[in-house]
Amino acid sequence: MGRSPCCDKMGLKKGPWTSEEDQKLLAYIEEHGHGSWRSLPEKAGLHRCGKSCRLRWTNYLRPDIKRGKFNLQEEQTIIQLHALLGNRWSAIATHLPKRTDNEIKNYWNTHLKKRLVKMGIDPVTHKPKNETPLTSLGGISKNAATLSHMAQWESARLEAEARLARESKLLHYQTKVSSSSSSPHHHLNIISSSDQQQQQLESPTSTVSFSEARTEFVGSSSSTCLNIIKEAENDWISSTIHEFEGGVEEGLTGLLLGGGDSLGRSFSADKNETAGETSGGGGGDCNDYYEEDNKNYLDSIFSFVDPSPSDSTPLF
DNA sequence: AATAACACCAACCGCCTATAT
DNA sequence: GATATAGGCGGTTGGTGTTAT
Repeated sequence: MGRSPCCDKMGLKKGPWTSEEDQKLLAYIEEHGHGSWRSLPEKAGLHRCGKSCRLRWTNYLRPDIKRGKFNLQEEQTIIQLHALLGNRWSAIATHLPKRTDNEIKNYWNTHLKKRLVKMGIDPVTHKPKNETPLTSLGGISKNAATLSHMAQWESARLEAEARLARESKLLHYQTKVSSSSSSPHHHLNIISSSDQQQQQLESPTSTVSFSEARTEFVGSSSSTCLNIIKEAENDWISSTIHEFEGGVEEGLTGLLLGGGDSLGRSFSADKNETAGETSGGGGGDCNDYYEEDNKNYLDSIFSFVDPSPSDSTPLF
């Protein structure tokens, strides 16, 4: 089955957009809104398919898009969210205002992924690779394996804690709903309008899916419940990131900023916007450096999964 | 100066989900 | 309930600019 491509009509233009096309699209949307993307091209006088117009708008022409280099904060957030969410770019984009999922995806693939690989970190699992030159040097391989193991336990624990937090939060929202049940529309309006507005501001695309919580609401499901879940979900991610950032400041940040060469350059360049573009392999085959990287990376992950200083068996 | 190799990123493609009919 | 359609998402590609040889 499947769908036929939306651009299968003959004569529709493909490839890079000209400034004239951009102007047409911008002018039309500014005046009429995009409405149905399917019918937009014809109305706007464009020989493009609707899909292409939508992409051009969401990834390039929207006025609230921030372009250019990612700053340190954004890079950290991407790495942290990727560790949490995987390749769910639209969900990640939700937490990076003014950045598009496409841009984040590209940045991850061209910059961040490579950095992690260089550090001996698997960019998919965010765990140290087993037999990298780094660990096989004999320096920290044993430690890394132990740490990796502990990280798995810690992340499992984190997940459980997060679930509890979410559940209690959902309960809280549920109470809110029932307490305002005399005027359900009022509550619905508050949540849906503000939430939608925020989503529109933050990202044109979807939010994180939250299957566990969602299934709990199946049966009593309503748009109110879904909005509540979305809100709780976003809160949870935001607070998780916040905790991560607290712990990461000395770990990952220290690593990225202080570590020297390829990593540090990019970040300091971002801060000062003076240095040239990073040049990939720039000079750093220093094994000590990578070992230190790896340790710091793990450090940061542990800081994330176990941010509270009080509750702790020391990890090292 | 020529050109090969690499890096970057805009745009496309195919699949999935939600919604309408 | 089945089918068609639109919108959205993530993976991938291809053009272009930059750097290295």
